[in-house]
Amino acid sequence: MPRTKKQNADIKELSIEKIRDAGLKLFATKGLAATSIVDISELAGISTGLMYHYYKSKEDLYAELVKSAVTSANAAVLEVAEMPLSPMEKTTLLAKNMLESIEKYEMTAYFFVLMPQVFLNKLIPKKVKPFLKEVLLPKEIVKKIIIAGQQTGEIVKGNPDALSVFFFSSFTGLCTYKLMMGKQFILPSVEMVTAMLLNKSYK
Amino acid sequence: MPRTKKQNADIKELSIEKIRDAGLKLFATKGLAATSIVDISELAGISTGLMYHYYKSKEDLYAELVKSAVTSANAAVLEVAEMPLSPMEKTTLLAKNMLESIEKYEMTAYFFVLMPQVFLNKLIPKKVKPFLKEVLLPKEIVKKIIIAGQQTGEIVKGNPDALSVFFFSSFTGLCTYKLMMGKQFILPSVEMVTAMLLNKSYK
Amino acid sequence: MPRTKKQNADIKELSIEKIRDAGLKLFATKGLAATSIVDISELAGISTGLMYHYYKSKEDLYAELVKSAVTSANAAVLEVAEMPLSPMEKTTLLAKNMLESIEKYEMTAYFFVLMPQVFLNKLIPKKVKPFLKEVLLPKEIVKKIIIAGQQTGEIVKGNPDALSVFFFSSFTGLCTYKLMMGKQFILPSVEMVTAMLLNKSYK
Amino acid sequence: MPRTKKQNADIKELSIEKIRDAGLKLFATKGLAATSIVDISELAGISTGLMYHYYKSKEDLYAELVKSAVTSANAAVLEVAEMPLSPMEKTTLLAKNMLESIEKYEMTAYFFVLMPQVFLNKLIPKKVKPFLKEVLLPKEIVKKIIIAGQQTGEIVKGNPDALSVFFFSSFTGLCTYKLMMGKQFILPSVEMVTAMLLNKSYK
DNA sequence: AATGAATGAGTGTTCATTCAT
DNA sequence: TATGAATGAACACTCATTCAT
Repeated sequence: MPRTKKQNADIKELSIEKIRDAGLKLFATKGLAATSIVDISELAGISTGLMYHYYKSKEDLYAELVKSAVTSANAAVLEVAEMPLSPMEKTTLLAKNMLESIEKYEMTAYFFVLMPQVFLNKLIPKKVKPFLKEVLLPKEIVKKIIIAGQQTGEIVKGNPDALSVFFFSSFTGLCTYKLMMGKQFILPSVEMVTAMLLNKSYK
Repeated sequence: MPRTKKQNADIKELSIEKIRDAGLKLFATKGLAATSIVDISELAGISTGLMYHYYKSKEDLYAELVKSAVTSANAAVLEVAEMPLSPMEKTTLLAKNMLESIEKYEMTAYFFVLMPQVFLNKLIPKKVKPFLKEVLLPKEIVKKIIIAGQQTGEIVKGNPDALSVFFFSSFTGLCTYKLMMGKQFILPSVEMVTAMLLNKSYK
Repeated sequence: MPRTKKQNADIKELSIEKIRDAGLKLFATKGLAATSIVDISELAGISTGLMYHYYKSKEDLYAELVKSAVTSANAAVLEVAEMPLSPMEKTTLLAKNMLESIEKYEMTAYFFVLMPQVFLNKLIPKKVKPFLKEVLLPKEIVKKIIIAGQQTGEIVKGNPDALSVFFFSSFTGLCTYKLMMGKQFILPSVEMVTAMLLNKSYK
Repeated sequence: MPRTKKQNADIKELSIEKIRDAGLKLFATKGLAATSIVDISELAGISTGLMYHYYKSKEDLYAELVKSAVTSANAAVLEVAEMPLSPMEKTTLLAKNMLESIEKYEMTAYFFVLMPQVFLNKLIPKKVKPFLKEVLLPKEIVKKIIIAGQQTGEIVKGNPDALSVFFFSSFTGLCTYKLMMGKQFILPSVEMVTAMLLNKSYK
């Protein structure tokens, strides 16, 4: 008896998810070049041939994962930025959300580490290039929050670009160390990561 | 008549330095696997064969660069830690030195980015393994400074492990962004990077 | 639908046999170092990559072929040695079998020439080392037959070790010349090769 | 003070001899391909550059050694063949000389093993080809002695080509085993190696 | 949907040979 | 005469991708 349409769709869905999970883990930790198709298919528990039913190439899978990472990161930042909150509250909420995500979801650290690789790797697959600009979008959004906060006095003085980059880069560094240290890693508190931005003497 | 000993030594020295510089840049940005011997020899301006006069393998070169990175990073941190300064002064000096090094020497960012890779790459060349422990040494040293500072009140309260990791990881993140953004990158000030540790209301 | 298990096994079997045949011919005549993977795959009519599906390395294939050669040579000698025959009859049968095999099967000469190479090559692949001792096993078996024959008077007097080595080495030499001379080669008769051992004046 | 002509000539002579000795040992045991210039120059105790002062290439050295081997082997056989002796005496003397040489001079075994390689290696350096015919010359000379001996009854009946090839190939086999077994090797006696040819019932 | 045998271009590495001195 | 740094072509081996079933 052949499978029903529904069954096939479910199987397909499941296989794709297994491939994406395996790919993300391996790409983030080992990089595009050091991750082989065999690695991915073995971790996903499927054959190499099946990988090519769902993804045209290794770089295709890579591009899709990068796209996801960028898109969801941007959405998360935008969501907070558009809330009717003060700069200080936005900053704190953003930090809280990111730390929670890093703590709860294993994949978050992988996403954070994966993104800079896209830039560092000079031989970026063409499909990934359209996302290059978007990677720096959150930095721009936070920069606006910082400028607003500096005007109200909630946020420390200083070059807003430098502050924004430092704020984001510290999360990247954090995720790098999380992957590096495994269970030994201890996440900083919201206060710790926002201390660089918030003006202690405000009000 | 052959070249004199001195001449040969100089030629050798020069070639090795060219190889090391090229290797560090490429390994840090592209990773071990994505960096080919041809990449290195082209950037160094030598033949592929010459690499193998001085290094037994690609991984051997990688291991030596990692060793250098770890050793010099540790030395720099230890030097400051052993000075007769208060915890606050040590923290500030450390941050100042690191930011200056990142700004002045192109290679510093490469070193910082190279180190975590050693952990992320699961297939670590055996020769690199002895340095794994040492990578986390600076974190331990800074942890002691933090604990001392918390007792004097110079440094903010909170888990010293978390603070120390966050302090270091933020430099890693910074260097990652520096390599990523190139000339667009703006270095934060010493105040910005020490804000996470220093107790503003002290004295 | 994938190929059936049986189909895959058959395809695999065939490829392996083609690789083994090509490898044996080339290793025996040219040696391990002078035989390239391209040589083997071209003679076998397959791609270079396929070799590595079935053998981990060139030396792995070499080791397997040596193992086969040693094992089958030893089995052939042991079989005759254990028959309920007189020393003279054993000697004659052994010579007859070996000459027939050399004449009938092209591969026999290759096997004979391959075996000593294992010793001559100082850089013996580690996998081959376990077979080193076994290569001299036939010599020991024939030595026993010779000693028995000397007691009954069927076999000539003299150092049994020297006689045994000479008997075996003469086959190695013969096979070397067969490969060397090709169609010009004329095989000696059983009488010729046993003359060195059999006592003409017996009975 | 520069060296005198005589001194230079002596130095040259010595270097060439060291190269030839090293080359012969290595080529005979490891084969042309597996022997590297570095191997040879290290064993000879000179630099690789110096090798190229005396020999245009690795194959050149190989060719010269093969030429020497063939020439001296042929001379030795011819010398005996032209003596005023009976076929039986010639056979015995030849065997005696060869066994003595194998026993006394380490290089003899290397020469014997080197010669067939020239044939087996399909990619023979062009310079060696002229000697291919000469390698089989001794076989032809011995064939004539055998035919003469068969007419007088001193030598056993049978195809003279087969007998001659077997006689020579047995020495090749012997030398192969000598190199293989090292100190364990026991040389057969003159009687043993001539038994295959001499007619026991003669006279 | 699914497998894994097969391919061949690309990579790491070796080594004969050259050449400045 | 003598050295060894340097080159680059050739080789062992890997791996993304295809394809018969």
